Amino acid sequence: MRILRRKTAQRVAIEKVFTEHDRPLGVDEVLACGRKLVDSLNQATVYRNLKMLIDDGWLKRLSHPSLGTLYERTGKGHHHHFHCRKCNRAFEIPGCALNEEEAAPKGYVIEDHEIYLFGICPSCAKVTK
Amino acid sequence: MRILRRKTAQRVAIEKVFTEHDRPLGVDEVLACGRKLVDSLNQATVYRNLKMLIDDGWLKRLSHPSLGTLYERTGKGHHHHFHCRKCNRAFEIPGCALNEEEAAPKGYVIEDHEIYLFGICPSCAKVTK
DNA sequence: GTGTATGCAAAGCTTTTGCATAGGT
DNA sequence: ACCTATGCAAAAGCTTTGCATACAC
Repeated sequence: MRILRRKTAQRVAIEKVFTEHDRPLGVDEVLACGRKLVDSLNQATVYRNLKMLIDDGWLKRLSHPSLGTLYERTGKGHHHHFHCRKCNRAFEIPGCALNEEEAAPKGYVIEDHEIYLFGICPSCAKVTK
Repeated sequence: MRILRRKTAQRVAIEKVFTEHDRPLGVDEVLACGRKLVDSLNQATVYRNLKMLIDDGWLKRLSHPSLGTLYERTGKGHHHHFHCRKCNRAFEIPGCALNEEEAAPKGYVIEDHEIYLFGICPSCAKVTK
């Protein structure tokens, strides 16, 4: 059932944007950066490609509580997200400090989880000090 | 700087919807249930009141990764959310199994966090078995 | 050559806003 | 009476979709 994907300049550009910026990105960022590589790049094409890449398992969509819909590369192992309230960016945080067995009362079957941390990132924390 | 709030039938209805349903609700649910109490209730009024209630600290907005924007009562203590993939509802899970000190590498200042659990809720789990 | 992907524009949603009026105080 | 809150409708995001054309294979 694998769908044939044609290797278009647009998708190559979109993939490159993700591999270059190693953090979750919004549609607007993907579009803006992608246009530097393929200047005809259209918003609808970005949306369509993001969906294809999700279907292919290359990207993952996430709903950030304050940045809205973001997309990030898959295959990076279990990790979570940190949102800096100063610079307003999302960071990936490796590892997981959640005790999944204790996370919900008996009866709930936990299959998966997402954690969003909020605060100040290292570079903003330096500036503040 | 406290803004004077008038006690309108619409807001009373919206508050009642939240106190009766003890779980996070979406705008559509608030509108539908609210109309049973005040049938002239308008969508714009719901949005405006949700915002007021958030400003007053009575409600909290949350971005659920798969249910979209939800609103819930504040003042219930620290808790997180469970999304049932069977019945597609959000539940509040009391307590917290996150070790906040180990949640991010050094340098990150964690002020706050949100956890979303995904799986099957107790009542759906029973049916499945 | 065949059929998928693109660009453009229009349409769907969700959420916000302008404005005249209703209604709380 | 004053002035906030409401209802209605229009507008402003964000995302999807239809259609003719471009282009990957």
